[in-house]
Order: sequence, then structure tokens, then C-alpha cells
Amino acid sequence: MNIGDVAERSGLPAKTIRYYEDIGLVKPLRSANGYRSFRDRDVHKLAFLGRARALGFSIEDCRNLLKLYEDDGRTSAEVKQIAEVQLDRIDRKIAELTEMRATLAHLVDACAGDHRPDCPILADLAAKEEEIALLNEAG
Amino acid sequence: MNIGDVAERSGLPAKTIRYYEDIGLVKPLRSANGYRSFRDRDVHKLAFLGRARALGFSIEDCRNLLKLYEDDGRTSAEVKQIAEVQLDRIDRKIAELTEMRATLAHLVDACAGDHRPDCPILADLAAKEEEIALLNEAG
DNA sequence: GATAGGGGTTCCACTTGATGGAAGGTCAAT
DNA sequence: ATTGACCTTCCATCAAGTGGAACCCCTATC
Repeated sequence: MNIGDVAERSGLPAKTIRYYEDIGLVKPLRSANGYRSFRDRDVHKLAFLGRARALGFSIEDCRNLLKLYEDDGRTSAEVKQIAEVQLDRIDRKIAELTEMRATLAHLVDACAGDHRPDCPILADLAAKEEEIALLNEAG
Repeated sequence: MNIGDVAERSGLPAKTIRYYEDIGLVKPLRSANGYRSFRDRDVHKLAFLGRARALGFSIEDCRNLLKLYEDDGRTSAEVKQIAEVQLDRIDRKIAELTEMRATLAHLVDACAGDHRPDCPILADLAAKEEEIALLNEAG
């Protein structure tokens, strides 16, 4: 199968598939004309990668998950551990964003958004210099 | 003021400050010995940048916010608009992560995490190939 | 005067995960 | 023969820094 078909079937752009070959995630064969020739196995792997990436796993995680996927001697504990670490990363990211959101929403709410220059958003961004200065004086 | 002091006061690493100069966010003077010489104004700007970045604003947003900050003729509407777009980005990101989290948490929950190879996580990542295949047959 | 340390400087490479584009080869059909 | 849709490689670019090498500056101490 040529890269175009694989792209369609796996849902990944051809460019991405080439990139994945480049970094050693898939190793398609080559036809006589130099075109990449993908086996079903390669297509499966790419679809797997697409899913794993959609869950936010890093490329390195994907590499490891793929290895486990193809290793009959794996234990589900190994897989679970990778997933748990990722779950934790997601949780921390969500917490971080939620905090940002709260602060920003508060500021947006306080801002008139009119023709005047007075703006609590800018005021807040600027004011914190002093907080930092105070912190440093204290510390 | 030298870069080390500024780093401490603004809370930004010296490397980052140099980088910010590089991309034109701050323009410190130079002492006779070639050292960067930061005025209070520069330190304020850097602290401002630190805060804005902490709220997730992109460097380009920061550039614009800084411009507005220094422009007496600004309107709060301009500022608010940038902030609202950012708020929206955060919301979309949170939604995306929340969905990832739900899927992943479900899978982690279903996985025994023991010595056996059977793993719902891998099964899920692999199974979706077929969904895609079906989707493609249908479409 | 030499030297050690703790600043500072520049510049280049690397990170993550692709993506865009140029220049050119291949293939099927007209 | 030539169009158009494929495919190939390679190089550059994005965000937002970070790490490190090689080298300069300044002060204090021996």
C-alpha cells in the first residue's frame, strides 16, 4: 500500500507518516520504484500511534507502548504504569489551566472593555512587579 | 542593573531575559564593558512578561499587551479582546484535556495492572484501527 | 603580579512534533 | 507527448526557551 492510502486509512497525514518512519516508529518496505510499501502491520501501528497521540502520549511513550503491544511477554502492569503517569500529567495540566482560567476570567470580568484606557488586566499584569519586589525584600 | 539582579527581581532566568531581548521584547542599554544595563522600566516590562506568560499568553500576545501597556491612547476593549481570545484558548484546551482524561481514566481503571499480558489499554489503542477501517468503508 | 571565583558575553545546538515548500522522479491516462 | 496526481528527498520553520562551549570582566586574595 502506498503512503496516500495509508494516510487515509490511518487518519494521519502523509507527512506525519514519513516523519514517524524517520524517527523509527514504523519501517515500511520499499517498492522497486522507491515508494514506501506499507503492510497491514504498518497500518495497524500507525493507527495505534494516532490513537495514542490523541490521548496525549508523547512520542517516547508511544514507542514504549508499541513495543509492549508487540511483546507477548509484556505485563499489563507495565502498560498501566505508562498510562498512569500520563493520566497524572493530564491532571496536572488541567489543574494548571484551571488556575490560569480562574485568574484570567476574573480579570476579563473586571475589565470594562470600552474606549477608555483604564484596564484591570494591564493593571494586574503590571502590579505584580511590586509583589515580586516585596517578595524579594522579604526573602 | 546587571542581568543577574534583574533575573532575581523579575523571577525570569537570565537566559530567558537574553532571549526576550533577542526577540525585541526588551531593549536594555549597554554598559561600557558590554554588559546589559537594565533600567527600572526594563525590569517592569520583564515582570509584566513573566506574569503574562504565566497566564498562558503567547509571546506575540505579550508583545501586543506590552504595546498597549505603554500606549496611553489604548482602549481597554483592545486589551480585553486579547484576553478573551486567550480565555477561549484555555477553555478549549481544558475541554480537550478533560476528554482525554476521561478516556484514559476509564482505560486505566479497566486494566488489571498485573503480571498478565491482557490489557484493555492496548486493546483500545489497537481496536480503533478497525473503527477507522469501518469509517473508511462507510465513507 | 598571578590566580581563583563568580559574574558577564556570544553563538550554536537541541528540545517536541510535526508542517510547508522546493526540486524532482513515477505512473496512468489521454 | 504531456498532463496531473502521485511519490521521493531535503531543508527550513514554528514556540519558547534551555544547555553548553569558549571566552571576557571584575574583585579579592595570596
